[in-house]
Amino acid sequence: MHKPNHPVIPLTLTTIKAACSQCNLRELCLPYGLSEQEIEQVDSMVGVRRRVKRSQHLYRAGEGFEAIYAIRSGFFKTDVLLEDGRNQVTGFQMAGEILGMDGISTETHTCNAVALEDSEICIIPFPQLENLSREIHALQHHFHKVMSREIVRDHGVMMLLGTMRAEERLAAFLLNLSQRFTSRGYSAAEFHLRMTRDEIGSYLGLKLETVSRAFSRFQDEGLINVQQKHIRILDIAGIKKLLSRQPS
Amino acid sequence: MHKPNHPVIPLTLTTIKAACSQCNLRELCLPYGLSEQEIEQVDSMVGVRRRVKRSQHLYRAGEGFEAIYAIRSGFFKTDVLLEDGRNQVTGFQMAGEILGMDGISTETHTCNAVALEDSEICIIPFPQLENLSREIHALQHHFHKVMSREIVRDHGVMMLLGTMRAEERLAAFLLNLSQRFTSRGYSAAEFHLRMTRDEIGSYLGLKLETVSRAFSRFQDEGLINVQQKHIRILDIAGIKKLLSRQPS
DNA sequence: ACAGCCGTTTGATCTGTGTCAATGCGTCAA
DNA sequence: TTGACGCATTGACACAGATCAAACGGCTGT
Repeated sequence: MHKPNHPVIPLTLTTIKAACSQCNLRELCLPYGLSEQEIEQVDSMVGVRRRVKRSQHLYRAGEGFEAIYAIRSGFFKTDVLLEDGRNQVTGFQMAGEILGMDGISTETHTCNAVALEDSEICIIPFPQLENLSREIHALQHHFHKVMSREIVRDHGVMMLLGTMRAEERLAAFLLNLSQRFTSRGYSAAEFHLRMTRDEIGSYLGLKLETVSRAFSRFQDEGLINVQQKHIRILDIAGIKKLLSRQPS
Repeated sequence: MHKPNHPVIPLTLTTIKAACSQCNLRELCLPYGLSEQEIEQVDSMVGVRRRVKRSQHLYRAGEGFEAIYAIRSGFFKTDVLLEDGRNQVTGFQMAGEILGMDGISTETHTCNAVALEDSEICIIPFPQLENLSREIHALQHHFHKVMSREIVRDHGVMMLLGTMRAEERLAAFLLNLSQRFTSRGYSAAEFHLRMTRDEIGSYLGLKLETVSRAFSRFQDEGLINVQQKHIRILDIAGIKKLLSRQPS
């Protein structure tokens, strides 16, 4: 394994040269909509890739902010911790999504990013991103869109946590995952959950037992098939119906 | 009242020339940290101010996105609506804060912004903001910080909605308001709520009756004094203690 | 292949918050 | 002043989801 000597990166992690121009995620990721030539400029900004093994932290709350990260492959969660030990999973991120934007405002990360499976990320040093987006309008604009999308996503989670009942939350969660897997070319109906029931519960504002019971009920009703972490969606319309209903 | 003919602005609304250089909020607002000369450039970008009367919309979900807005004076709420009628207040905004960033990602606003009292906002056309932030590094960087701060704030709300009990949520809400009033030079201990119990409840993921009961209990315990919308904080340390406790 | 352990499922009970309903208070208009 | 309306308070009761507890099942590493 090749281990170049880069200041920011622990030596225990493998790093390789990134190349957006050869990345099949580029239409999903930061260089969306750029010309070939512009993408090459981005290539030179995105210094290296880095492997992050399952359960390792990409960054921790309190660490200084230096870069944002694009997920090349794998699966992450982000969470926030309160002094008293309570924690809240704020999101699950997959290939092509951007991590670390929470750190821009105070120059310090405010949440933890943990790999839920062996993953690979591209490091985008933030000062260089700002420099380059002064040159490339499309990059500037797309980065703004990415941040705004994160805000809109957060509003969706607030809606979920603020107004929905347990089964609706889980339905929304499954539909969201399914949709994101679809747009990455994976099956919409069958996937493997990378997170535990406890992590799903934290994200959805529920206890793990409630998540488990809701899964069981969905299975009893023929909506899905659950085998531990393996999910097969049998009746996507039925799940959508759960969401549009008006119980509370 | 002066009524210039501006395409975007309803004629019923008064508009006046904005001037960041003469605005005492500029250290709180978008032009934070800019030189006098740079602020003048921002002045020329911020076309006009606009008055928004109580209960009027600044923008609605579904409307095209053209500009972000800085609150010059007044008080707003933002909320999201689901098809089935449920709605979630996603935030309350006061002077110096920025509205409208939800619209960047899809070029369409995804939430509603409503004035909770007669307010005045500065219109910042987004294409011009992007142009100018390519010239003024400090503006570019500060705008990124503002967006990031919004993401971090949203994470805080998720934590609140996901892990806290009713009284903790209300305590966090009061402390947050108090702190924001303080940094605007108002009293930390005494203020007027611009929103109804129902709106507070929507924001906190509670029913209005629960909000009302929590207020009453706080009053019984000598933490605050509530007179309808008028709040006086008597024991800020006691309120903070509610938050650090570990009940759930 | 095996043991050990972590994560999951399921059941029984408890409780915080929602729901429904009635009353009260303040403001505004006539 | 009076009435009316919108918002807030308070009480009684119901219920969704939390909590506590026990048993199960399938990875993971040796």
